[in-house]
Amino acid sequence: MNWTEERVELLKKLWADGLSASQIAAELGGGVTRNAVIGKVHRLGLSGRVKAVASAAPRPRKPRAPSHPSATLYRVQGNAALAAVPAPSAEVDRMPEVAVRPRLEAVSCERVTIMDLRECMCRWPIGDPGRDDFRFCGTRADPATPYCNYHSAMAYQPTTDRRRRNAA
DNA sequence: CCCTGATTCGC
DNA sequence: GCGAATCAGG
Repeated sequence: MNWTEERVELLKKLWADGLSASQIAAELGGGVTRNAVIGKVHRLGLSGRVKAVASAAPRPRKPRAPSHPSATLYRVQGNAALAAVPAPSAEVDRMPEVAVRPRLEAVSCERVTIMDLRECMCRWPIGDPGRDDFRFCGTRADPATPYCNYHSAMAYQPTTDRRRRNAA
């Protein structure tokens, strides 16, 4: 499909009406993609419909045309180790705001790795298993139970109670 | 992950 | 001129 008069006119109209590029592409049909629409819009010089661009911050030119696909595979996003702030487990995070819920850090000050975990220590997981900052609570626990008092209270919270709290 | 427009550049 | 690929955001 090529850009005939009518199609361009329709494009202009729809663009002026505020339709998105993908919507216009669907309207035009003929296998036109939203990229094609956007490209045409730019070439027609009618971009910047709603808000001014003003984003400034010129994107660094991408090292396009990767001769080798795998060349794009490695790109360092950041140093994970530097950002290794022990995050509370999603489980704990989802816990309702119990009135007695102390700051997790205060309770789980031990924070032991699985290597240092002993029989008498709380096995409450802290963080994301698979991350190297994954720890267990490690606070003293009754040898008969896997958790310390605090985490036992969490683990064995009555379902009715939990449901009621979560509903709120 | 869905979407948006913006940009680059091989064709 | 065209538009896929890719970008930066929402």
